Amino acid sequence: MQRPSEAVVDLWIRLNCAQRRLRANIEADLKKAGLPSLDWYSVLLHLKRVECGRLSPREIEEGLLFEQYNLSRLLDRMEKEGLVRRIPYPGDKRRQLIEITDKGRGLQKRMWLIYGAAIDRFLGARLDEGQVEQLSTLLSRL
Amino acid sequence: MQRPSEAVVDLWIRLNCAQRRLRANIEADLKKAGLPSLDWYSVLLHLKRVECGRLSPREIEEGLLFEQYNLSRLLDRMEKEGLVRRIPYPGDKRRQLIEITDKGRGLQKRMWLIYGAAIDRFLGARLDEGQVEQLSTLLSRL
DNA sequence: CTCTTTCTCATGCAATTGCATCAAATTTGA
DNA sequence: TCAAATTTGATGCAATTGCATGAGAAAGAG
Repeated sequence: MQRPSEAVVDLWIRLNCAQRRLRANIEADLKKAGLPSLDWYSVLLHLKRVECGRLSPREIEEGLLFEQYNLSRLLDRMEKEGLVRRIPYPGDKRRQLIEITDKGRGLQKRMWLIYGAAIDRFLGARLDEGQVEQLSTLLSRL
Repeated sequence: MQRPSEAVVDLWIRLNCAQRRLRANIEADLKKAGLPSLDWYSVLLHLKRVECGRLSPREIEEGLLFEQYNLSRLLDRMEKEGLVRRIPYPGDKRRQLIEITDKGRGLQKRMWLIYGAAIDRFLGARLDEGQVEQLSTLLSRL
């Protein structure tokens, strides 16, 4: 097998750690504010970002790296809360489109207040502009 | 609230994405080889790295960012497989020590073959030495 | 001392995830 | 054209996780 160098292993540990820590921070803040989890936010934002506010489940899966069965059930819960709506896909009865509702847009905005602050506290406050750029570029190679 | 810049948000997305992708890759490889998950590996490695092969659950939790209740049950499963052993903590009957067994050490070694290869494929092969160093340094600020 | 608080770990129960598989619709290919 | 293969999404069931809480032991306060 290919043996990764000590430095590479160390990098993986740091990458893992940084991501988990930040994620845990964000989740804790959201929960404290009585808001749903980051997964819900990701879906809402992903939908909001496209002009028509609609995407197929498959597109969401791929964009967010979710499993098909998990997304299917997450959408069940979100639909039950009135945050998204399932609509038939014209011309293909297997497929569907997920559309964000006004209530979904509102929740996204409220969550962003907490979420954005957490990101800024963890990343923005610890890195200067150049470092953010540099880190971002390096990560984009992965 | 503190509004994070576009660049900072972008960085967070990349960080998240990179970590999730690599993790998913590793997990898939391990599963394909019929081996347990990364969490099991992390515990085994953490124990193996200390000279005596023993740590308290609390130390493992903090080192690996696990929840107390999750670790407690993960250790149940690992103990049932004979990979670790719970031993009483001298002088404090609340506490305990988790000790890695020979079988645990063996599994760690076998998992490393798969795990190490995946890390190298994803990180080592895509970054040169300087980039690994640079990325590692930047992440250590988080 | 002894009562309260804190610390360490476990556990019942509900929610979520993973796995395998299904059903329906479409596409492919002979 | 029609059976086989593929694509899309849903779901039953088992495993895992999250949450709240418990039990037992030690530490602290008076």
